[in-house]
Amino acid sequence: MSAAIRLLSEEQSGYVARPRSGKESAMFKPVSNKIDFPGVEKAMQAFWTAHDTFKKSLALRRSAPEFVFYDGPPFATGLPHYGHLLAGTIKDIVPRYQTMRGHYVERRFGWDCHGLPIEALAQEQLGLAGTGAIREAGIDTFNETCRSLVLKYVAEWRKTVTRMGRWVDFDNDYKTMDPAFMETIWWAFKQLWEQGRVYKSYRIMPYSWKLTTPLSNFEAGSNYQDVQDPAITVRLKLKRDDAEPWFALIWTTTPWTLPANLAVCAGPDLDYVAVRDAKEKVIYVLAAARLEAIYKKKEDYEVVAQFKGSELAGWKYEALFPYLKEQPNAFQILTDGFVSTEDGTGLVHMAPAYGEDDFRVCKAAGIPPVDLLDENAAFTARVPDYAGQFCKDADKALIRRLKDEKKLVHQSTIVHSYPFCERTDTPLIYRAIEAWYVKVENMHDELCANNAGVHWMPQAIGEKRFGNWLKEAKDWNISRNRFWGSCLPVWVAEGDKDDMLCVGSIKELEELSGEKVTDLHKHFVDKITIQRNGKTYRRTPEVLDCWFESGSMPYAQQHYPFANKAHFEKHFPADFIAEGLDQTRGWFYTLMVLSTALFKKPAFKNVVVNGLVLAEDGRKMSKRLKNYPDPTYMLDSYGADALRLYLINSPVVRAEDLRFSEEGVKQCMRDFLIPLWNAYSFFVTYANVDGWQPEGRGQKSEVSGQLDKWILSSLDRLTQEVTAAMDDYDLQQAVRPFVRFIEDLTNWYIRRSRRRFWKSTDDADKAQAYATLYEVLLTLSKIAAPFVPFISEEIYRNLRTPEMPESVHLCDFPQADGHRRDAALEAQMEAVMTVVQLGRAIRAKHDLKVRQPLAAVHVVCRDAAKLAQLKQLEDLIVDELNIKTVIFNHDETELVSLSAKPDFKKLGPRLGPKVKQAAGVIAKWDSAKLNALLHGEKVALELDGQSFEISGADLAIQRQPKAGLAVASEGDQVVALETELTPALVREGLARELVNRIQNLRKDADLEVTQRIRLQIAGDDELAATVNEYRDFVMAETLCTDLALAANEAEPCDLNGHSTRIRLLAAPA
RNA sequence: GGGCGUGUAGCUCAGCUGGUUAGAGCGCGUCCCUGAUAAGGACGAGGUCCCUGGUUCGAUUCCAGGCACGCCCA
Repeated sequence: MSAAIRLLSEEQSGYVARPRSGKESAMFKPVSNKIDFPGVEKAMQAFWTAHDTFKKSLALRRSAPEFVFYDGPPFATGLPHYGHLLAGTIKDIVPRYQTMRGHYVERRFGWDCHGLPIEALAQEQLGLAGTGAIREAGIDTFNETCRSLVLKYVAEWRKTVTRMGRWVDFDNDYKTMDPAFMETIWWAFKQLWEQGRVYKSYRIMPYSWKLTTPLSNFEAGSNYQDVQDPAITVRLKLKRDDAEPWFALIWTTTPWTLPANLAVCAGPDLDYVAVRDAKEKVIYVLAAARLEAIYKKKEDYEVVAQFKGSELAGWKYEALFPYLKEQPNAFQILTDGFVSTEDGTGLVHMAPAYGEDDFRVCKAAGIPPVDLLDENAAFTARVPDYAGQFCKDADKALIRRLKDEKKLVHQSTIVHSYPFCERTDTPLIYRAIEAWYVKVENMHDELCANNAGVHWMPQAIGEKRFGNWLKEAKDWNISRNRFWGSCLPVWVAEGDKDDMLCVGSIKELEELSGEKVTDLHKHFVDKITIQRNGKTYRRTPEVLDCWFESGSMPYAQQHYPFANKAHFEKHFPADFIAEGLDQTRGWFYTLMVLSTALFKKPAFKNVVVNGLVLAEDGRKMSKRLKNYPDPTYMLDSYGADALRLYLINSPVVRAEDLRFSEEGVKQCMRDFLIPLWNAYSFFVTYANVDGWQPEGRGQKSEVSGQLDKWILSSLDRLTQEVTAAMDDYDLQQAVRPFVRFIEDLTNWYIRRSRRRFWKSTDDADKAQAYATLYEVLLTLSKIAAPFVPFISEEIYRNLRTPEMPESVHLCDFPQADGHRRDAALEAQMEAVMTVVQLGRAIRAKHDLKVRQPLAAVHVVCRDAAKLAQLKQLEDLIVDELNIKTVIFNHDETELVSLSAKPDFKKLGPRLGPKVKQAAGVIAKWDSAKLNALLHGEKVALELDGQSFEISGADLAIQRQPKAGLAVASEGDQVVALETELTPALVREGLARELVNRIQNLRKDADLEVTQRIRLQIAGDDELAATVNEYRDFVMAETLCTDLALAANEAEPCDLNGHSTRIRLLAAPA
């Protein structure tokens, strides 16, 4: 067991470079290639806490240009799930990146404290079923319970958010229930009030007559019951001049709403008919699709006319009841798309006070709602015949009366599911409730103009989804008939509903009321009345939609304009926000509406929209179904870096759905974290062995080796790609290039350089390899820091020299100036990689393992320049393919046969429809002809009497390796191997096999890389001869000080068919 | 019902302004390599690019209509 290699022991958390046993010059903390990511992360977290690194990163940029970030406040009513972790990761990566790019990025955490989620929790805790129960228990008790519950999950959130590596200020957070925050809400409201944007209207809401209170839709949904209701068809006399009377047929399951009928609605595109009723001898109008439901037999009616619904518009009818005869615009047929023919008659009875569609359609036609019920849902004196009677109880009497007046056409009952009050089990009534609105419909142009200046990621959300929404934005209902929230700061005069006072600050309320104001919640401010000009003003009872508060956070978190005026103006709008797709109509919208109304500006310049995180089965994550792994488990098993990477490297950062999979997280570790760690561990291990130390800053020696230049060029490309993607807020594109780079680094640069690190006798070359890899890893840790803050910190902390910042997060992001980019070198290296890949493929096909040296490889390419480039890097090919010589040639004719087809992109436009015919001709051309073409000859192609001149550039050349040869090709590169084995080559192969076996034995014995060994080897004559011939080589490769050909008792092993015993003994150092 | 998005290998996803052999990783099979070992490489099998029409010499890509799923709204 290598004693030096233990990563996470307590005594090492101080990061003192400890010399390894006997190696006083060791510079870096020893690193194992075994790694426990969660363990490293916890150590880093402890380091950040101990050294206040987050605060330092802020202090460092204190006077730098600001990058403004707003945090969208979550409800602290449950534990964070993957959606929160995702949003949190995005909200961490961008500010970290911008900080490293030299900006000061303030990050305050925000909490959404008000609203139904909290109220629901409080109701549960207090055992209160509805608003009535809340009132009975006392709003003060209820609200104080809400207040205490808000903070219940704060600690848990803080723990998880911190564990994910997110740096955000929890101490200087903002809460929507802070008095300062709430006072700004009043200011904002009053701004809108003074702009004339606030108005009162009606909204159809579920109403519990037993509790005498409206409920939220949410509450109404919790108690559906199957009930039997009357279902009646009624005829309305149309005002026409025909000899026969015409009637419109309407259908309803709530007869008690008929006295409030003010209109009838038809579907404009539906087909309607007028039929003569055989029994009644009158004309009925109804939807054609409903004929069969109304009439059982064909002979019961006769169609006399047909209409489109749109033709019915404006037809007048006689009011069914006398109570509302004088209503303006009433008693006519309107049209609207909501009408269906699933039930009823296709003509919908409209009582605008009792139905959402009714209200909307009538409003558009200038018909105001008339509510005939009192607060107990009994008829008022406006309906003298039924005054005082509970509306539903009046159904029977109403039906009888309609029957008597010959207005009832059909009567039955229906069983349907109907919402009930969860507290009292009484049926709810949908009715018009007064509500407060903000006028948005006259702001469309401004909203769209402001949105046009916002950079959305992905773009389509801003243009389409959000843009369309803004174009058709409806007035915003901002009042809620609830308790725990910011209050509408409006006081209404008793007895004069139109005399209202809007209060815009605490001071204003104190002056108006003469009372000290300490808290702006309902249970405080409702007790405050205002006496003025002999009138008493009381606060309107509603609270504000909590979206009003989150939308106001840019100024409310600063208590603007009561404080921080200059600060706010400097921090508005935000440079960056991020939230989920579901916020399109939520936070994004309210931010935009309020900032447009108040400041004529958008509230944010850049926004990243993330999609939903679904369970692996494609369904929503469900605690009940347990169809996803617990976040804590994921963090404990794989760590935050892996989880962050997985979430970011997916389309979910572009508003698409992500099916969360544990395998995916593992994959991210394999593709990125493990190879990165291995590269780092490789470097540290050998640097310590060699006692290599980084030189001081600014003493970088000029790099001359091609391989070194190449990896540095690749590193520059990585920097450029990441920077470009991050500046575009495309996080997925920013992460993707890492995988390619890591692949290049580990599978090419390090593999090809390995011997330079541990066997090279050329000290300059070795030093250059160390310097290069050191710089690559150090720079890479900085580029990766925003994305994987833990592992990059661990790597950086070990590699840094004392004069460098103590944390990678205090560093500048690497410059993307590309001064070391060398595109030609990158292409050159790619060509070499292709040659090597082809060579390996040939070896595999001919069953020639790479350890078996071969005499020669032919590298053929007709492009002389490319061939010369390949020749420059001959050493790499020799080494990688284990070949004695490389023969470069530009004549491929002996190795491959050529065939061709048109380069459609070139010939398509020229030949048009004839390109297919040309393809047929070209396919028949042989190698000789194509060869001539490639040498610049031109051929005239006759097609339907037309002649086209074809050159080599117009063709796509395909190469077929000739049969019987060890040849492979890709593009214009052709590679051939000489596969004949000479006895000398076979012996060399055997020697390498022997070395390999010994290395494995070293490894099995857990020897340190520098441990010297002694060897006893026994085998046949051939093996003995090989050992003697390659003695020096074998000893050097395996750090052997004494190699004896001697019988021994080791387990025999097979080396290329030679049974061999190898005994390995540790030698003194 | 409306708006928007998504639909490509068993799975997760790339695929730029249209170009004829549609890619990667995982998984699967065969083989190889290994002092990078929670690895690595090569090769192979696996696709009606959701469907139907249209535009075009040519459509996974553009257009229209439909289907499925998701989000928001009604």
